[in-house]
Amino acid sequence: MQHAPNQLVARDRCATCPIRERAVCTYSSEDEIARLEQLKYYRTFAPGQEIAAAGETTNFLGSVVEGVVALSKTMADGRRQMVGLMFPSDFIGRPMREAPPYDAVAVTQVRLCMFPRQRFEALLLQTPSLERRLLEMMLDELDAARDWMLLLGRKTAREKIATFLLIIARRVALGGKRDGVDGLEFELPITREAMADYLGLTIETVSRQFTNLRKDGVIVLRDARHVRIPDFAALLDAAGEDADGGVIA
Amino acid sequence: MQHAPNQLVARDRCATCPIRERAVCTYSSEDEIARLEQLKYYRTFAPGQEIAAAGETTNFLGSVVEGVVALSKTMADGRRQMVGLMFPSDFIGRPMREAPPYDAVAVTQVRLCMFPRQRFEALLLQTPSLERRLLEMMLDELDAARDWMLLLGRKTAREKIATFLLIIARRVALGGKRDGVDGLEFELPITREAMADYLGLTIETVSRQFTNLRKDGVIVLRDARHVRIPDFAALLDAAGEDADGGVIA
DNA sequence: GCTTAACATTGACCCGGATCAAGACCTTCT
DNA sequence: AGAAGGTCTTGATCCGGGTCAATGTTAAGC
Repeated sequence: MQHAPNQLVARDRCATCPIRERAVCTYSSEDEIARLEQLKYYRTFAPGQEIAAAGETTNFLGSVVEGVVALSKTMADGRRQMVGLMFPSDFIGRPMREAPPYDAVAVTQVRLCMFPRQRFEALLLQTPSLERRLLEMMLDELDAARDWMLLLGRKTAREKIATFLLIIARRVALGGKRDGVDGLEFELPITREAMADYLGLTIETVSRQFTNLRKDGVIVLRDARHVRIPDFAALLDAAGEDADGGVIA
Repeated sequence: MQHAPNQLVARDRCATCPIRERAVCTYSSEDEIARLEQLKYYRTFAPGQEIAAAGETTNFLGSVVEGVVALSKTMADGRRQMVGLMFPSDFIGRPMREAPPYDAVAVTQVRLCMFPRQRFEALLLQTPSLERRLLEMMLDELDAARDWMLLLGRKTAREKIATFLLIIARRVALGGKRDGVDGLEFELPITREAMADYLGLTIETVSRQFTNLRKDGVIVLRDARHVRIPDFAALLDAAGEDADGGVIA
């Protein structure tokens, strides 16, 4: 880190915040932002570091500014299922409840814009613009969770991998790092193990399906973490999506 | 039906509404209720009847008053996954979006308290108490969806069935129909096929696991639709839950 | 350079749940 | 009563993905 934790630098001001237009504060007015600015603080987490633990009182809520956070549930015998993958602007934490029902772990280097839980919840009650945006975001997450239920319950391993790649591809495209005309290339933010946890598979099956998709020409692997999509339609097809998905193409 | 659709009867008044204390209107004041009362209308649906279709503009939102509604997604080739099972007081519809991303179908005879979508959304913007309750309900649904992701991704067929029975048992217990000390008995609100869609299984596997649980004494079947739980702890165990779940026991 | 450890791939084999097929049970209709 | 159709159960077989095990790859540390 290049500066003391509480020292303000340019990127710490909400006005220049990279997620100002998409995070929970999107609809907040100038003076609402001012109030949030008093409350907020930043913290960074190293890859693998725990951000919050299931069932344990958590005294903050906040937004992902940089990096990727995994939410997951673990059964008594160790079986684990990831239930959310949070990217910049996503909101972390369970308002109106002391403890989250899942673990939150930093997958990459993560930077969080955090608020003390109780004070944020109090502010929420007085600030309809915050509440509205939060409702909107939770509705989107609920939709995403339901898409994921379809994937977990009904898709084949191959379709699961393809769908995952689609989601990452779209995230990347939104992030503006769009490549040349002839294909989208991006880095996978998570390990094979994390993918397996996310997709309800084992590491081995994940690996095998990567190999299959590569052999079939749906993806090109520069190395294990760098994927290129030469033909987006082929990926859509492999994912078992009705070819609605012009989101990028 | 015993009365004309728009004729007010006792059960149509919000004050005596069976879900007044749990639905989206829970936090609404007397005059907010009055406004809702002007907007609302009731409709009943027969088992199997479609309430809303994925991707099609839907001009209402509302609460389940009686009966059970299934939300599900279907892939192009017919594979189907249920993504929600809605009971009385649950909220149906996707605020802030024209069309829902899933189908909604009446599973039993259903009675809905409905609001015209646009007028409800307008009211929502002016009524923090509605918005707060809706946020709370969506957060709960998100938690439930994530529990379901764990089930779909990691549980065995036997655990899936046991978990489903647990959920129904808890719903029933909340509904107050608690039985004698030596066991809880209830009626399954949905067919084997709907269970299969919910649990990411086939009908045959559902049927076989019912048989297994019966042979193991975890459940007693009066007939295919009536289940008795002689030993709640055994069911908890079969569901693979950490024995937290004192919710009933 | 070598060692170590995390991450990833590949192969051999197995098993849980899907598929295919038959039949039982229960309403409702004629 | 008999027929018809929906629902559920059971059996035989198959296969996708899990499990177990070995090997390859990469980067960090000494």
